Amino acid sequence: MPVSIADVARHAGVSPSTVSYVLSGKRSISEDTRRRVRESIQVLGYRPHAGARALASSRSNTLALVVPLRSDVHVPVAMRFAVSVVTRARDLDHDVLLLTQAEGADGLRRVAGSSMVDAIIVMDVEIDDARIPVLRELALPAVLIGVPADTDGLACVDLDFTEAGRICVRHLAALGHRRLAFVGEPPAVYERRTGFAERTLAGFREAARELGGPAPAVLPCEQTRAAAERAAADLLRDHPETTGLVVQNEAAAEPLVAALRAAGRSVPGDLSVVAIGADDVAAAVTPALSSVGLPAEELAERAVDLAVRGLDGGTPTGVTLLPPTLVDRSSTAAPPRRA
Amino acid sequence: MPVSIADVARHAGVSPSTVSYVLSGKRSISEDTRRRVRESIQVLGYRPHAGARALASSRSNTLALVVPLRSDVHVPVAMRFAVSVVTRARDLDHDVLLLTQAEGADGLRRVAGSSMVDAIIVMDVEIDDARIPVLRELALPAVLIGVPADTDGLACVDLDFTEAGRICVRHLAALGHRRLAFVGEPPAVYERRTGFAERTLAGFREAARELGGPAPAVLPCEQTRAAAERAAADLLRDHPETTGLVVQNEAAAEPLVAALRAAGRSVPGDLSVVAIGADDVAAAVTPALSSVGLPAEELAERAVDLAVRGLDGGTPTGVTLLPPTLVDRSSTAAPPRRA
DNA sequence: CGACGCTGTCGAAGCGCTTCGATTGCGGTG
DNA sequence: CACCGCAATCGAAGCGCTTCGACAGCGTCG
Repeated sequence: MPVSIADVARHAGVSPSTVSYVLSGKRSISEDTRRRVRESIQVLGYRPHAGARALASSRSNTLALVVPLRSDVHVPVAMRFAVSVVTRARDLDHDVLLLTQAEGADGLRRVAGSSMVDAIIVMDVEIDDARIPVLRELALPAVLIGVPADTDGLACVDLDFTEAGRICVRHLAALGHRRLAFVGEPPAVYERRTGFAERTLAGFREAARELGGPAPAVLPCEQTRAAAERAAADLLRDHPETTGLVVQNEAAAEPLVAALRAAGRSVPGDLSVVAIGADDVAAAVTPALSSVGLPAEELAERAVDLAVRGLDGGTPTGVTLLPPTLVDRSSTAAPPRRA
Repeated sequence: MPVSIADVARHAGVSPSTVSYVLSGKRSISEDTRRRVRESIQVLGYRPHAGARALASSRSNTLALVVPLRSDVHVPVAMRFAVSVVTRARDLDHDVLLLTQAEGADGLRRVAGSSMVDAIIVMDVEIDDARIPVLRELALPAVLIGVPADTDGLACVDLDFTEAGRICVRHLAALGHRRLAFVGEPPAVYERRTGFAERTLAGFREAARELGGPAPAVLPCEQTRAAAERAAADLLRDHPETTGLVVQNEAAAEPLVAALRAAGRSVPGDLSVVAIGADDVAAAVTPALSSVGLPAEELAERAVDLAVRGLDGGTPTGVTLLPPTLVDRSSTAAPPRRA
C-alpha cells in the first residue's frame, strides 16, 4: 500500500533521483521524462513521505502557530487569524502545527528542537513577552503578529495601531469634536502590556493632546454586555461633556452603543462613535459604526510570507506596520451645538 | 548545533540503540545506564528529530484536526474544541496539525498519504458528510466529533443531542408547560443536515409529541442580534400561546431573551427558557438560563483518546454519546395560570 | 577535429532514528 | 558442573528521501 519513490522510479523506468528532481525541479529534466514520471506518480498514487523528506532535506514544510487562549482576547478575531494563516501556508505548500499559549516557551523549544517546524508564528504578543528571548535563541525564523519592545532579530507584522488611535481622533476632530473618550480592552490586556492596546491608546492620547483641552477619559472594559453597559453609564455620569467616543473592544461595541441610545443619547446626533477592530462587528452594530478595521487576513498572509521566505536567505527581520484606514459609516457626525 | 542520538550515545559511553531504548522503554535497561543516558541527554540538550523518528517508526505522533470555518458555526465553541484537542493531545505526547474545512477530502488524503499524521479528528460533521468515504478508505484511525448517518468503521463522539432535546421538553413539561417552541440554528445548518442540530430537533419533537397537543413552533435563526429580535417578534406574534421555549443558538440566546423582556414578557414569569449549548453563554444571560451544556472539553478529550488509543489495537469504532444534563438556573418556572 | 560546456540522468552516500537478531555475563537448576 | 534462561547491551540493517559528484552524449567553437 505504501508507494515509495523507488516504486515510481521503477514504473517510469528512471532512477529514484530523477523522480526526486522531477518533483523538486532542482535540476533540468527532459520534457519526456518529466511526463512519464508524472504519469507514474499519478497512476501509483504516490505521496512523498513527509518524515523522510524532512530528514533528508532538513525542511519540514511546516509552520508552528501559537494561538492565544486567554479569556480576554476576542476569539472570533483570533480564529480569523488562525484560519488565514493556515490558508496562506497551504498556498505556499506548508502545513501548520497548532500550539497553544499554554505550551509556552518549552513548546517552542520542543517543536524547534525536534525539527518539526521550519518557522514559528506567534500571535498576541506582549510588550515584554517572555517568549521573545527563546524565539531569538532558536535560530528558526520567527514572525510575531504584534510588536514587542525589543524587535531585534525578529520579524513583526501588525496594524499601525498608534496611527489607528490618531486617525480616530483626527476624524472626530475634523467633524468638530473636542471632548473625546476612549473605551478600551479589558484591564488585564493593559496590565500585561499587550502591544496593540497600548499603542492604540498612545496614539489616541497623543492626537488628543494636540487638540488641546483636558485629557480625555479612558475606560477599560471587560468583554461582556454588562461591562459595556456599565461603561456607558460611567461615561454619561462622569464625562457627560463627551461628544466623540473611540471604542476598541469587539465585544463591547454593540452593547455600549445600545446602552447609550437606551439612555436617550442619539448616535451620531449627540455622540459620535468610532470603532477600532474587526470591520464586520463594527458594521453589524446599529447604527453601523465608522471604524478602523483590523486586516486579519492580510496580516496573517504577511506573517506567513515572511516566515516562509525567511527560510531561504536568512531569518527575516524588521517591523511591518500596515497603514490603518477609517471607513466612514453612519456613526459619526458633527457634535451637537452647545445649548 | 544539532545533537543526534549518536552524540548522546558517545557521551554516555553506550550504543545508539541503547539510548533509543532508554527513550522508548521498549527493552529493559539497567538503572545505572538509564541514569547516565538521561544525564547526557540533559547536558547535550538532545531532542530526537521528529522526521527521522517518523521515518523509522512509521509513527508521527501527530494528529490532524479539521476545524470548521463556516460562518454559521459559533466560533468560540469551535475554538474551545480545538484548544481542548491540542491540550489533550499534548498530554498524550502528540502534536496537532491544523486543517481547515476548505482543504476538504484532498487535504485528508494528503496528510494521511504523506504519513504526516497518525489519526484524524474531524469537527462539524454532517449527516451525509462527503469526507466520510475518504476517511474510511484512508486506513488511519478517524474520530468524528458529531455523528453521521453511516458510522461504519468510524469512531464518533458527541453529546446525545436527541436526549438533550427530550430533556428540555421534559423539564418544561414537568413544570406544567404544554405549549412549547424551539428557536434553533441558522437555516443553513439544517439544510446541510448537521448532525447535532437535526438530532436535537428530533428529540425535541418526539418528546413534544408525547405531550400531546399541536406540534410546537420551530424557528431557525441566524446568529445575529437582529435575527434573534426578529425571532422573538415572530414568536410573540405567531405563537403567543407559547410558555416554554427551547433555544439552541449560542449567539441568539441573549438577544432573544432581551427582546422578549423588552416586549414585556417576564422570564420566567410569562415564558420559561431553556438553552442548549455552551454553558458559559447560557449563564451570562439575564436572567441566567437553565441549560443543557455542551461539554466541549470532555468531547475533545474522548476524541483524542480514541484517536491515540486507536493507534495500537486497530482502528477504533463505535459511537460514544455523552449523556446530557440540564442545569437549572433562573429562567424556568411554572407557566402563568390561564387568565 | 579535439576540446569544451551543456543537458539529462544515474548511483551512492547519507539524514537520524528504530528495531531485530546476536552476544555476553549472570545466577540458578538438575 | 554443564546447561539454561534471562537481563543488559550492541551492531547493523533499514525507513524513504535528497543531493552531490560522475558521466554519457551532443552541439559548438576556435
